[in-house]
Amino acid sequence: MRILLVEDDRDLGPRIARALRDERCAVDLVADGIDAAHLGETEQYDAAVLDLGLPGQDGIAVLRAWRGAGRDLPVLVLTARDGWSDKVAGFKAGADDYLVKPFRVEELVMRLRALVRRAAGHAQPLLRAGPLSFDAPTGTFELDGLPLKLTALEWRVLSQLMLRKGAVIERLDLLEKVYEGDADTDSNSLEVIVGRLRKKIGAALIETVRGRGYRLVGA
Amino acid sequence: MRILLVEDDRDLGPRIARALRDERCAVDLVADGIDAAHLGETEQYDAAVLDLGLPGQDGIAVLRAWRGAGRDLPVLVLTARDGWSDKVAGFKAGADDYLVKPFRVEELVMRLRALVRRAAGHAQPLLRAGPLSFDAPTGTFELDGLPLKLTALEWRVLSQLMLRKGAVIERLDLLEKVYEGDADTDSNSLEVIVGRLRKKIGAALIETVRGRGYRLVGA
DNA sequence: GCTCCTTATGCGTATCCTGCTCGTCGAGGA
DNA sequence: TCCTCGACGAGCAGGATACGCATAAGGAGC
Repeated sequence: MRILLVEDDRDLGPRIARALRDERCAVDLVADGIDAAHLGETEQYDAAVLDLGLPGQDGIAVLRAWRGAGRDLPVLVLTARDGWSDKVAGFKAGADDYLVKPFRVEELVMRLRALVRRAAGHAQPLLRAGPLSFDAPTGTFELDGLPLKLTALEWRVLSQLMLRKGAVIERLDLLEKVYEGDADTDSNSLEVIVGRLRKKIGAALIETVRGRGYRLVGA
Repeated sequence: MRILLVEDDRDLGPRIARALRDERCAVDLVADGIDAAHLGETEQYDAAVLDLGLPGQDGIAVLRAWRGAGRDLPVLVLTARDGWSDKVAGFKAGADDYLVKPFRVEELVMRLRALVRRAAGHAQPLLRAGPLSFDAPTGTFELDGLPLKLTALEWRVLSQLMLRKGAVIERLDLLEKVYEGDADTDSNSLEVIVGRLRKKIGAALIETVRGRGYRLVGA
């Protein structure tokens, strides 16, 4: 899961980033509105967390820029002010959710997960694929009912596949979402991770689509 | 827009209903958990607003019942309690958003709008052409209802044709799209691919337009 | 120390292109 | 209308290639 975090507070930004990374997310943290607008338009993210009070460019303007460019990634907006007009402006510009500071980081994570789950077209908090189940709110996998222990990268790959079960996920998409920004295309690390995943959950579950990517077989 | 509103407060319920109707929503207001579970499972709504403190049946149980029945309508949960565990339980049961009483009705309306907007973005129809169907989100083809196995280049060609079904796709356009820029014009590789495709899906489906390109016959 | 991630190598195979011949289409003229 | 000729596309098969997998070794981080 790759998240774009736009937060200029030098204390809060890294704190959120750490919490998200603890939840196995790949996080790109930017403090500037210009960078945020650019990254959001060009890179592939599963969701964005956007602070409204930014230097350089207003958060709302950033959001408008994304939407204007046709980006429909889920956006969770943060604000220090509790102002009503702020919320109105945020939603009008296309925000999906809203959180007022101060907040519990756990709540942010939960809301983010709910957003991503919904954006993937799933309402069910529990996703299944054969013997595999994925609890979206907590982000835990189970295999045949037993907790499945995965490393961070394994988790990112498998959750991507799970969120779009049955769909072909392109190699490049996977690389972009799994690695933070710097995806190295000529490296076989993705194959190695997939290989280890297959060893853990059974080779049949992850299907290779030669020349394109991988697919989690539905069931 | 049709909304299911589950709220037992005799004052708040009608107030929310009125506000939603002012926004041109069709609102069904129920005060009882049993009715709520039943309506949510049988009727078609664009979204639901669900109060957690209900007589008869717990709100969480209602939500679980909907999700258990495969209902994936967006659900916004209301609660009087500000307890953290409440939120966790709500999200775990499959809620999409959460609002703590007291709140401004306008905020409820806006959050609901955001939910519906995002949920609506996923209705993408299946593309069909004769016995062939293409599911764009998952990127998979089916022939007579059976999954069709294609190589990377075959897939690119066929999806190009499918996305502009009925139109003539020029050779050069196809070459550009299939070979991403470095297309070799004096080579018959495209013909070879088309030939293999015809062998897989039936020769009649892809029509040759001499001197220009190919056309996927519509149906 | 351990776990985890990356890189490097070799190998088997699906996939793709080349180069060829043959069939077919269509324009132009009688 | 019919015929002829040139150009375009189809089909085939061989070999080259790139793709993905397994495995092991090297390092980084906790």
